[in-house]
Amino acid sequence: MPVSIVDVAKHAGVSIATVSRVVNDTGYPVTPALRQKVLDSAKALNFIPNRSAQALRRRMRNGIALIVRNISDPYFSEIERGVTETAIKNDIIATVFSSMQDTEFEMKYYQLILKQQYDGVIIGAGAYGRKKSTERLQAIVRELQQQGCRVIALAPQGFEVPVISVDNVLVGKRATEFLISKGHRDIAFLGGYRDHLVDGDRFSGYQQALALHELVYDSQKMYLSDYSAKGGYENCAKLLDSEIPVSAIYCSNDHIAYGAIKCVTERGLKVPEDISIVGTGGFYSDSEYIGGPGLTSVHFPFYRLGELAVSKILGDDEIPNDYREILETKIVENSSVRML
Amino acid sequence: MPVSIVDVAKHAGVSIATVSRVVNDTGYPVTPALRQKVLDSAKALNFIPNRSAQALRRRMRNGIALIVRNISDPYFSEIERGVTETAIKNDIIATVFSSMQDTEFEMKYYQLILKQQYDGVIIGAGAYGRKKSTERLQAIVRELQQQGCRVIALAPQGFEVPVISVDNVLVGKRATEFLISKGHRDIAFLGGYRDHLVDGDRFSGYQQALALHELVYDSQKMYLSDYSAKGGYENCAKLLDSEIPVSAIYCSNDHIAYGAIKCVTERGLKVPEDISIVGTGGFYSDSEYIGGPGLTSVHFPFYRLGELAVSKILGDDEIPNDYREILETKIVENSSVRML
DNA sequence: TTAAAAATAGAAAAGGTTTTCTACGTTTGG
DNA sequence: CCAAACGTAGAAAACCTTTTCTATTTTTAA
Repeated sequence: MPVSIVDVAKHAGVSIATVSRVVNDTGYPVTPALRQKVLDSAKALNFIPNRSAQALRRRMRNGIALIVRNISDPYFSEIERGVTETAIKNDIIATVFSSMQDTEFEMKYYQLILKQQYDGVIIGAGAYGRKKSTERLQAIVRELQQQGCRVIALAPQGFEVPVISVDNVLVGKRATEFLISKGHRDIAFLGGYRDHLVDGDRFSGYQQALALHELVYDSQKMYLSDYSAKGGYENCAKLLDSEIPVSAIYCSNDHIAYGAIKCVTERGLKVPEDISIVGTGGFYSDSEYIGGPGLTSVHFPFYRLGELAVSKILGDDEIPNDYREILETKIVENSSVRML
Repeated sequence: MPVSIVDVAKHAGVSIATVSRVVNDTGYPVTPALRQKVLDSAKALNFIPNRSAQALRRRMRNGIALIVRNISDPYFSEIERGVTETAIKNDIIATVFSSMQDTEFEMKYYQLILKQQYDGVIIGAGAYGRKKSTERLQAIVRELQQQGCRVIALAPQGFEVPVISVDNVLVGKRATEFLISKGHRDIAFLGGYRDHLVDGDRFSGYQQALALHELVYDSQKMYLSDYSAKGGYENCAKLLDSEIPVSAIYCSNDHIAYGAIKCVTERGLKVPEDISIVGTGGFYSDSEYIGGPGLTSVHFPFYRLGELAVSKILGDDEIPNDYREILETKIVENSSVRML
């Protein structure tokens, strides 16, 4: 049913080689007259070159795959924007896979991706990243690489793979030091998954900052959950219930921070008057227009991460497995922190 | 470089036809012994069938494309989840295109999509939907359909195209009637784009509800913006500044509602004690854990919309252009509305 | 004006599958 | 024991392009 290049060739009374040359304007030039005839025929027949045949002959691969933990999480959707928009600019298509934290789903994705023969695969921060899944992921990554597919992780994965990321230790450290600089000494930490590498890094940074300023780390001021506002809310409740004195909370993720704000507020306390809160990520661009005080947070260059990953994949140079590119983050002050 | 079916055939000492039959287990069966030999060879050589060649021979198309206005908007990310997950379940790949409200970008997408030869294209609510872009979109849709590509819109588009959606008039009507049933008589409307069809529908529903209960519609209680929390915030400010008495606000989108809550709260008023607010959409599953009161909102079956669209595209029956499937919405009560 | 060089277009191969068709060998029924 | 039916595997065609190679025509230079 679909019209092929031979239909066009017949219609225009030329060879298929000529048609190909005209529609791609490639190879040596075609006489203007013929050229026009071909163009007319193509238009008349509404010819669209068959993608698969093109891909086969040109030895093309299938673009870029991005794997994230949860497509609905603004944390990842900014990355996704960076990836898809940059891909499109290069006339390449990016496909997004969202694992929904479901390992079975994720494995199914990887099997599919292996079969799809992508130019590159971008492992969004946290797609895996938990220690126990590391070996499985590593095996898959090696297979992809063997296949000629470029892999880039947006967070350290616990094995050698090219990484474009931020320095999460520094993130935790700076956020905590920011609070310290505002006079806070009793600073709690509300984090995410226990075995999540990046979260561990932020926590290390938090501890380093405390140590650097001769504050003692108190494990009772540390609670972990699942990066959700609900988790932040509940852990903050536990923290406040414990009645351990706290004047500030560093949250390793903005969702957690929002949950904490809600919890604090509900108890009749105010942010930042009674408790200061710093988040991590800086998504919710509308932050200051959403209930509660605008959140002070360590902003990540999500879009840029995605953009860079694509450029790297599409670039000419090989990407060694020890490739590291670390982007800057910055604390954007809003109204959830006060000077003590 | 990549290992092909002929390599496997040679390695196993059989014909390529046999290899193909084994790896796909299709056609008549192959002797167990041979079969095993082929399987072993394929494994040993790490054979992965070339996607493009398969696609060419099998006359496959390239899966499903979903076009949304903004990938980072939770409104669309739930749809995206429904689409991509359902697609994967059917061993098909869905690709998401986010126009970022940029018409030029959007046109580039459509050109690309036209070339990609998808099985189906899903037009996410509002990808276009503005009146003035309608004809351009219509032309593209017709071209896609001619190409054998199935098109489904998740919102009315102003021309004949299969639609799976909700009844937006009913949405606006029910939300307003809900407020009326709580004793409110002075109800404002904060909406989105002026020329956005679905928003117009919700507004009609709002007006219908007023009329039905013999309340007069006052155009000074109606403000439009761009579906953002910021827009909601600013319009709510205008509304309150106007000092027109209002006890409740219906917002045609949850972002707007959050902005409105923020604005009300900042002025020392309380939601719902002083002003009740109803939103539309029901995204932000974490709503009740984010600052401000949990939002009462008309929940849309976003996931289901995406899921259904994919099923329909992958189904056997033809989809006539007057196909309509309208899903139910429901008001989920939270704590942003009080009984007057 | 003719030989050589350059420009242009067609023929055909190649890319890697799937699948039909054909051939061969084995079984079954008379 | 032979013919027919069946089961299995290989050969080859088909899917649609792109691109190399070849042939032809046109231009250039002598």
